[in-house]
Amino acid sequence: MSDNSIPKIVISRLPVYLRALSRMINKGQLVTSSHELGKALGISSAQIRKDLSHFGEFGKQGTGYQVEFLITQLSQILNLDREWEVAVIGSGDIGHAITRYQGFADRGFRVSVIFDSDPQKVGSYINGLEVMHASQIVKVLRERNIQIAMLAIPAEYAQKVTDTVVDAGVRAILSYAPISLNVPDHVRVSYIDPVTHLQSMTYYLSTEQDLMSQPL
Amino acid sequence: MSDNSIPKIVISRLPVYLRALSRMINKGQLVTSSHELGKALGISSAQIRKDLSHFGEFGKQGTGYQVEFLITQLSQILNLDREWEVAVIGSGDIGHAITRYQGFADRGFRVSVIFDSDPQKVGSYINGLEVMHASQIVKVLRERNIQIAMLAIPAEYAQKVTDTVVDAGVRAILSYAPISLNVPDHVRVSYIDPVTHLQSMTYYLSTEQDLMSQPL
DNA sequence: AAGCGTGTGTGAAATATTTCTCAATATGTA
DNA sequence: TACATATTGAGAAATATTTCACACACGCTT
Repeated sequence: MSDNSIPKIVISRLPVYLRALSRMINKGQLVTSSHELGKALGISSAQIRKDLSHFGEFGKQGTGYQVEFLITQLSQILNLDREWEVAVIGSGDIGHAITRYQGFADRGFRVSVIFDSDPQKVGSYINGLEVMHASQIVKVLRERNIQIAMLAIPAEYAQKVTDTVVDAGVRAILSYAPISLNVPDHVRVSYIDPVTHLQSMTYYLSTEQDLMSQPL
Repeated sequence: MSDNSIPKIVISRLPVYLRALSRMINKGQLVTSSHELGKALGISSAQIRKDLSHFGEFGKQGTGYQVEFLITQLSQILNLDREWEVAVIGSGDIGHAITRYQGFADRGFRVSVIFDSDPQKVGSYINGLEVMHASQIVKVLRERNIQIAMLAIPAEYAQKVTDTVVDAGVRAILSYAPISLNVPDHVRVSYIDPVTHLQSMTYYLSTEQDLMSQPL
């Protein structure tokens, strides 16, 4: 059933399914089931089936799913049957780690250009890539038609740099800066801020009060 | 109204509110409103008010919220009115970047110990911290009563190391390894996998087909 | 070829989450 | 003081998301 519009939360789970399926294939596993996949991921089998049903019928009753086939399908759905070029902005510790991270190349993305505004860093090489000056962002991104940028810069500069990369044609931004960004409707933004994760978890830590032990 | 149990999704937004409020204070802003905060974060004012109403009445009708007061309240709710010690496992690029990241210290967390199993790295210093051997994890974490661990290790080792830190008493894990972890009920896990973010966004990129242009 | 165990896809029901509204209250101004 | 404007907190309504439950189908065994 091609639905009018798939819930965003469903889309956000597909990469997680893909990740688990890839592990299965690497272990030589050819077939799986929604139950098994759900157990590995800590979610219900019904949810997995419902999620997949938005895009078609990929399983076989009584049997389950062919792992490789499902990977192919999910990759197509997510437009991962091509390689995406990514720009990294900022060559500090985070930009450095991102640029060298092998996990991108393995899963459809290639960091193909990195920028910094610090003259000390411009011209140096990270993972074989020369750090270019930030003033070149618009020119280079347009030339290479790069649509994805990762921001590894301080919060103070994040909005300004965002405006720049959007101007350069970027339509997806993954920001490591701890600040909410304003972008036009046609641009997607995701955030990675480890501190917000930690701060949510500490809510539950406290002094481990037993929630069941409340009087009455 | 103290509810029986606050939705997890509400808790996950509080750190984001806190982040925005901190920026306001730093700019000297003393008062804000749900409307203004929502605009800065791209969410509705009603949602912010509803979220906060789970914990009490922090605003004043007609006026809004005292920024500093709200920060204090949110910090208490999230148990951030203390400093949390964090252990980093893995001293590769990511572990390195995490350990040096200033953003933790500023927001309630202190990386106070780092481990690696590579003899080449054990004994070296990162940000003034000596890298300890992974075999010391249980001993050191128990001694210091550390309850939060960040995993910056390859996926293959992640489950084993998770079991180790859980054994050592850790109750919150932030994992950078691209794999879903199994933990006992009393342990919280958050994941940071930049690739899943990118893969969700590429769903929307495609060749920018206009969704309105479907025939019929 | 019939019976059994397994597992999908899906409508319906149950929950969860967000948005809508508006009475109540605060501030500023004339 | 009266009035205009702003903004909260919360019940109700609207949406969104998850879970339930089961008909249907596949593969294996006998």
